[in-house]
Amino acid sequence: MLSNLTYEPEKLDPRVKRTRQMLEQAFVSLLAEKGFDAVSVQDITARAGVNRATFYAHFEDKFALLDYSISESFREEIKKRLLSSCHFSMENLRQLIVAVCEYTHNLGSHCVPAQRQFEPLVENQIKSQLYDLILMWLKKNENAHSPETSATAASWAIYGLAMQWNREKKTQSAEAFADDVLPLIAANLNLTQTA
Amino acid sequence: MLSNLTYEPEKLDPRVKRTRQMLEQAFVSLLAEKGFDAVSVQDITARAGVNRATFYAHFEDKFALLDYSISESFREEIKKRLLSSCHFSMENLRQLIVAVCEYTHNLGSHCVPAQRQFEPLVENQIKSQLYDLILMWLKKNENAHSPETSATAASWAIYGLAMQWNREKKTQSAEAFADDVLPLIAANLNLTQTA
DNA sequence: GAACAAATGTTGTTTAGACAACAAAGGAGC
DNA sequence: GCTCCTTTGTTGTCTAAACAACATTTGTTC
Repeated sequence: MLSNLTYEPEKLDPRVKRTRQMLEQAFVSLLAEKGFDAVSVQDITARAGVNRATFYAHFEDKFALLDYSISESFREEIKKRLLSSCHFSMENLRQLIVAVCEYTHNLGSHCVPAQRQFEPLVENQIKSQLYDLILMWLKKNENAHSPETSATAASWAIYGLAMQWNREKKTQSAEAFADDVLPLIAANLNLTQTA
Repeated sequence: MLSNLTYEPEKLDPRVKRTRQMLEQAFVSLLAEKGFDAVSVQDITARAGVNRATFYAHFEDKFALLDYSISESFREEIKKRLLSSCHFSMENLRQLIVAVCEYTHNLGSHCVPAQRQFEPLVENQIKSQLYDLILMWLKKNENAHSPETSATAASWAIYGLAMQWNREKKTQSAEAFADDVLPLIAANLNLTQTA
């Protein structure tokens, strides 16, 4: 699994950050109003107050922006829950599982109507971010034999479990579910808690 | 009275508009938190997410930004009330009077604590904008002998009346007050209603 | 008053965004 | 089919903003 996401601070030109944020905001609001097919690049740039040429400097097309938006919104979901994502702890792992459950749950209900077609995108983004984060944790401990293998397994497992929880949703809360499966995931990682 | 304000659409570089807006927003929020003397240019630029050098490209110092903020907030107050400010009507004149009353009233109550020292700034900005707007109205009608003279008189009169209303505030609403003094101001202008 | 820190202005260089203009690719209606 | 119109990408030029570096001022502490 390729990692196109970095978890460093990524301090980049404020203008770039601003432009992407404005494009993303404009996009999601238009998405809610008209649906993906009906929004044009011109709509987006007009609402964002950004030149159309600038759009293409950042994104290939509106699909790329959709991908970026998914990525950012899930990243936000994680940031909300993990106090400090930069190191491993059982609580962080637990919250990570909850984050995936809640995020996918909210997607299904209120966020995007007719988003069935985008589920593969969402799945890839989530697993990719899980992989990056977990790999970073593993690399800070030296007791893992093959961090990449463990990270892949864990990211797939977490996503799969979250999907299962979504299907049989009413039985328990995301937190309770996370408590149940936490030992299973933790065993894969073979990590000693440092904090 | 010099006119440093134009009432044309003023379509200028979106980046400039954005930057000034961000600086203004950052400034007013800091103003509410700390008060004018306690906020530094660095504070403002930091919160706005703008480089400090960029600040000086737009404003002489924080006093100039204060002046600009006053100007913009009053401009906003006008825009809220006048349906189309570009031509004269009795209703527009009435709403203009109301705007001055309400704006100065709100300044006194909730907006800026310890703003007594800035009242001359506010007065100048308001009169200047009134002058510009009224002068534009007068110039579109040809029946005014000396538009500049009339505009000066009217702008001073309106501001003075608004001050009086503020002092004896409880007696009547701004709207009722505007109705009372409207004929007085209108007489100065000598305008025939076109709309 | 010396010493230090923080805020202020200013400058030169680099980068991102605005803008206009263009060719080209759909789409709708006739 | 054809026309008309909108959207899409792309390009080159110009302007605004970012950034670092600097000297200067202000203010505080000892």
